[in-house]
Amino acid sequence: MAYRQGACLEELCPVCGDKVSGYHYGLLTCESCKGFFKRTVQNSKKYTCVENQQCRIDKTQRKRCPFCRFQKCLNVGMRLEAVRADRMRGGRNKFGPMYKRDRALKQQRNSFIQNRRFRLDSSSLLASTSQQSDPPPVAICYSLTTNQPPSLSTLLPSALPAANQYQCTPSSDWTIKSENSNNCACLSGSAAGSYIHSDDPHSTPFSTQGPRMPQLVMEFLRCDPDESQLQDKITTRLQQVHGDHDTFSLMCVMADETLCSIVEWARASIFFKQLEVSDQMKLLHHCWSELLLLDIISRQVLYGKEGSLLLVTRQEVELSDIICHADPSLATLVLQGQELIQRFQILKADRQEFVCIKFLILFNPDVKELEDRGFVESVQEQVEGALLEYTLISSPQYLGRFAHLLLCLSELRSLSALAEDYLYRRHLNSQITCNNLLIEMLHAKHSWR
DNA sequence: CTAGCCTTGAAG
DNA sequence: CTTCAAGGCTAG
Repeated sequence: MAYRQGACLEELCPVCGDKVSGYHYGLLTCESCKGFFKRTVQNSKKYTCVENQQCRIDKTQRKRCPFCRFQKCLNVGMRLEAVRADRMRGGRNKFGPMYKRDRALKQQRNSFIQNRRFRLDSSSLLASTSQQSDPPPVAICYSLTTNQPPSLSTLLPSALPAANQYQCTPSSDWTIKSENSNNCACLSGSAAGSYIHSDDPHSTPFSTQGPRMPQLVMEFLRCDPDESQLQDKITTRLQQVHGDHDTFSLMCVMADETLCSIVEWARASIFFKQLEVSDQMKLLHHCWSELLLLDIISRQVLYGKEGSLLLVTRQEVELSDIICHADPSLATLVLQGQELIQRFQILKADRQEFVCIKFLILFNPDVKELEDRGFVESVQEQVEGALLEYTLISSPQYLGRFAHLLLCLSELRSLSALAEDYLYRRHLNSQITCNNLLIEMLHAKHSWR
C-alpha cells in the first residue's frame, strides 16, 4: 500500500531513517520497524546491548542491536498500547483521530511552506517600493576598516570550532537528514511536534491527551531573554551615559543597547551558533532593524497600554508627546508602528509567537551571499512549521492565524525598512552620535549595494 | 530474525 | 463502498 503522497512528501522513519510506509503504533514509521516493534511487544522479547546502550540505529545497522532499536522505538514515541493483546486483526483503534489530526497538520504545514517562496517574493516587493534602491545612496566616505573594528565582529566570536557545525548539545540526539546532494540540513520530526528526538523519556513526541507546545517553541522560549533582566541591564547602562541628551538621542542609545542584547541573544541561540561567523554577520546586518522593531512592538503588545509607548526601561512616553515633538517623517513612522501594534493586539499575539517570529526574521534565506543558505532555509522552514503547529494547537478555532501573523511580519519588514532609511538620513546629517553598533548596522546594508 | 507483502475489518 | 493500520505469512 503506497502511502498517499502529498500528505507526507519525503518523510523518513524516525527510528532508522528508512522510507515510511504509514502510521504504525502511534507514528509514521517504516515497514521493518513496524514489524520489529510488533514482534518485540507480542512476544515480550528481552534484548541486551553488548555495547553501551547507545548504538546508532540506521537503515543499514538496525539489525545489529535490537535492544537499542527497541529503545529508540519507545523514545521516538511508538506506543506499546497499540499492539493488541487479543491479536484481533483489522479495524481501527483509538489512535485513528490522532493520525488524522497529525496528517492534517502536516498537510497544512507543507502547503504553507510551499507558498513561502511566493510570500517572500511579494513581501520583498513591498519592501523595495519603499526604498530608493537603484541609485546607490549618497557617496559618504565612511570605511568600516579605517575605524576601530566594528562592534558586531567583536561581539561575535572570531572563530568557531569546525566540529560545531550542525551539532547541538551532546545530550540530545538531533537527527539531521540531508536532502538530496546539497547540504540542506533538515531536522524533521515524524509525528506532530517531534522536532527533538532525545533519549529523554519525557520528551514524548506525540501526546494523545491535551494540546502541547512544539518542542522548538519551548526551546525558543527557554533561550529568550527575560524582560526584567534586560530592563535592569539597559537601565544601568543608560544611567552611565546621562548628560545633555535630548529624547531622540536617548532613544538611539536605547536602540544601541537593545541591539547589543539582540546580538547576545542571537549568539546564544540554537541554530545560530552553528553558523559560520561570516554568515552570522550577514544575517544580523540584514535584519537588525526588523528585530529592533519587533522588540519594540512585542513590548507594546505584551505589556504596554494604549496611548503610550513602553520603553525597555519600563518608562512610559505619551504617544501624543512623541508625535508633536517629532518631525513629520518620524511621526508617520510612529503612527504606522501604532497600526502594526494594533494588528498584533487584535490577534492577541503571545510570547511564543513573537519568539518564533524573531527566528523567522533572523534566519532569512534571502540574505545575499550566504555561505550556507541551505541551512538557513531549513531553519526557516522548521520555524515556520513550529509556529504553524503552535497556532493550530493554541487556537484551533482560528485556522487563519498563522497566515495573519506572517502578514504582520511582512508589514513589519516594510516598516523597518522605512525606519532604517529614516535613521540613515538622520545619521548622514550627523544627528546620531556615539552609537557604535547602531551606526555600524546603518552602514552595513548601505555598503553592500 | 528480518522485512516485504498479504489479509482483515471497524471507521468514515 | 473505500481506507488503512492492525495482525499474519514466509523467503531469505
